[in-house]
Parts: sequence; C-alpha cells; structure tokens
Amino acid sequence: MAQPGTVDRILDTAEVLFAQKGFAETSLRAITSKAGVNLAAVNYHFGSKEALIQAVFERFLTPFSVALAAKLDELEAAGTPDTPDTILGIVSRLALGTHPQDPQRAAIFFRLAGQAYSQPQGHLRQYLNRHYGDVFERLQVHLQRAVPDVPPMELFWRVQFSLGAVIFTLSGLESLQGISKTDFNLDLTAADITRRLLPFLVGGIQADVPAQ
Amino acid sequence: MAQPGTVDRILDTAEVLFAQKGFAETSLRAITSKAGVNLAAVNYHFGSKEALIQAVFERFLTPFSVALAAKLDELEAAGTPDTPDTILGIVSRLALGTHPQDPQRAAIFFRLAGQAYSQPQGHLRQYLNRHYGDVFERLQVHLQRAVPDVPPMELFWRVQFSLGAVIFTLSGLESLQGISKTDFNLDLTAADITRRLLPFLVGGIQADVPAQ
DNA sequence: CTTGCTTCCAAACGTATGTTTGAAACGTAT
DNA sequence: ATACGTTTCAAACATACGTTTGGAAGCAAG
Repeated sequence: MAQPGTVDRILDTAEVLFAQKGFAETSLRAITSKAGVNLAAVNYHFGSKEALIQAVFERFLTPFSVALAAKLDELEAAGTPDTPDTILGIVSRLALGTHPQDPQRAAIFFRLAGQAYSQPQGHLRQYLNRHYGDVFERLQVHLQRAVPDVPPMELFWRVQFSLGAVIFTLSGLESLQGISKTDFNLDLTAADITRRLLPFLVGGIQADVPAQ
Repeated sequence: MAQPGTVDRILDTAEVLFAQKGFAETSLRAITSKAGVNLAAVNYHFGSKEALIQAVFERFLTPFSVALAAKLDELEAAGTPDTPDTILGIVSRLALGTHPQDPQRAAIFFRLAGQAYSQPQGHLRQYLNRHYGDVFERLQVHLQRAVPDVPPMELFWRVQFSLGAVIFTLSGLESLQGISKTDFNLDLTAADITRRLLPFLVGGIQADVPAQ
C-alpha cells in the first residue's frame, strides 16, 4: 500500500479544497501541490479527477450511512414511537458526530453535499442515490410514521425542502458566520446552527397541509 | 445599438446554459455558438465572462426587486398587519410572476440563484447583497413584525433556512421532477412546488423557539 | 463618395487544465 | 545481491478555455 499517506493526504487536501472552491474550480495541481505529492499521483491512485471526487464522498458518507442504519435498527428494535423530533434529532446528531475528531468536518461535509447537489447535470447526485438511497428511504418511512397526516407526496417534498435548508445553510456557513458576527456579535459553529435548524424543520414538516 | 439582438441573444442563451450546467462548466464558446454570434461578442459587449454573469442576474433581479419594493410600499400604505402568510405569499407570487411570459423562467432564476449562492468564494453573493440588500432587509423587518415572538437572530437564521429550501429545491427541479414522476406519477411545475413550499416555510418560521 | 464610428468576425495568443509517459526510486521476497 | 512489482517523479501532451487582435462590414452624417 505504498508510502503511508499519499492516498490519504490527497483525500484530506481535496476534501478541504473542494469545499472551499468547488469541484471545477479546484485543479489537480492545486490539490497535489498543497498535499505535497506528485501531480500524477491522483491519476495513478484514483484514475481520474471524477473518481477522486467520488472517493472523497465515499469516505464521508459511508461511515455516516452505516451509523444511521444502526440507529434506525435500534429504533426499530426498541419499538420507540416515531416523532419528527427523534428522527431529525438522530440525523443531525449523526451528521455532526460521525467524525468527532474534527468539529469543522461536518461543515466541510455539508459544503461538499451542497456542491454535489447543485451540480446541475447530476452525475454525483445519481451516484449518491445509487449508493445511499436505501438508508434514505428507510429514514423517509420513519418520518412518514411520525407525521401520518401528511400525504406521502407532500412529505417527500418537505424532506427535499429540509435538505435544502440544511445543505444550503451549512454550505454557505462561512459568509453567514461573518454576517452573524457583525450583525449580532456572535460566533457560530455548525452545532449552533443545527440546534436552530431542528425546530424550523420540525415545524415545517408537521405543518398542516392546506385544504386546497 | 447595433444589430437588434446580439446582446439579448447572448443573455437569453447564457441564462439557460448557466442554469443547466453551472457557470464554470459553461464556456463562452458554447454560449456564442448556440446564440449564433461570434465568440468575441461577449467580450466586446460585456467585457468579460464575469461581467456577463452579473448582467444575467441583473436582468432577472432588478424587475423582481422593484416589484417587491412596490408591494411592500402598498402593504405599508394600507397598514395591513403583517403575517407570515402574507409576506411569504407576496414573495412567492412575485418570484413566479415577475416574468409571466415564460413559466419556466422562474425555475431558471432559482437555479441561477442556487449556483450563485453555492459559489463558495462568493463574488456573486457580495454583488447581490450590495445591489439588492436593501429590499431584502425591508422584507426581514416585515417578517419580524409578523413573528414578534421569534428573536431577531433566530429569525435571521430561519430566513436563511427558508432561502435554502426554496433555492435548493427549485435549483434541482429537473431531477426532482423525474423522481416525482416515477414515484408518484405526477408532473410538477415550479408553481406547484411553491404552493407546497409555503406551508412548510410558514410552519418553520413561526415554530416555537426552544427554551434553552 | 468620403469620413468616422460602431459592430462583427476569423484567427491567433497565452494560459491552465486533466491526462499520459517512461524512467527513476523504493521495498520486498527470492 | 538480484529481480520484481509498486509507487514516485519530472516532463511532455493534447485540449479547452477566456481574451485579444486587426481588419472587414455596416451605417449614418457631412
């Protein structure tokens, strides 16, 4: 497995740069030079830039989705009744805690997710759906039990809205932190924002469906 | 003012392509060839690609913000009491109706906005804030009156969350429409989604603030 | 018809990108 | 020590990009 580090150094650096500048705007040269490895290393170890991007996501999402699946197992085994608070609470705690070593890691993850999702063409979106769609659907089933009065289609969209709120906010965290600091003189971490997000999402998801 | 069309043909084409593929992924050659104008026309008429992007936004946002300001004037003149529904209703109707000629135009606009906002570096975000920040703040004031129990800071974040839900959802409309079609056998327009968005946003914005 | 100004156009420029190459360096097992 | 598979490296490759250029085309006023 070669010099202990090259692959991981590439992943570490790429992760940060992708989140900072976006995929297209981050060159392999920027990654490799900052990582202190040769330019050709990316193509040697990953095959292409596209494959590197996927690898970065995999390193993030696999632990997350495994942990989420486990939590859902627990929930089902214990027979805990589903409520929006418990379901969303689990997700948010996991998102913030899957990589406890680095508190900024969660922010990076959401920035990446935002980048991926806003890639209009959507290679990445397909990839994510293909690899992590199962857990996502399980989550949706539990949510449906938590708000049985919301029709499935309506709930589907509300989950999308929630995703949007989370990813969009955390992916723009830096600028927003700046605003928050000047306007309210407060520093904010991803955890702070998540705490504020939860009531908002719960309120939105269980809102009354208009008669129409 | 030259051949009637070059500038507008560039703007029309750029608008669509930017929304479809993103800014970095859309080359000037793609724009000019599809628009049927010479490659050099962009730099001649706009100065640079960056300036073209700003021009595309301006064409969208200026009518919108003018109309919004007018609506807020009305509201204040009539002395209508502020409620989340009225405020958000105004915004959503305007976003969908500022360019009534083309129903798909709203979707394009939100895709553009999503692209702009997720540009991590944020040149565009700054530009938008600088040019349209005033109207945005007025809007926020009215919202605050509508939910006086929500602390200003909390409201600020909830507005961000709402922005995320809107932009993110509509910017990914195409893929989501695909899912909706297969899973629920339903076609959706931007207007449909907006109708579903409103209760979600209202529910989120006026949710109880946890004691903490 | 000439002049002056704007707009258009084909071609080229310089640069940056992802990728490939072939040899050197390395580590390991024979 | 030698041979072998893996990994690193500097260099080059091909391509795509945004931008610039110099002149042609168009057009209005003198």
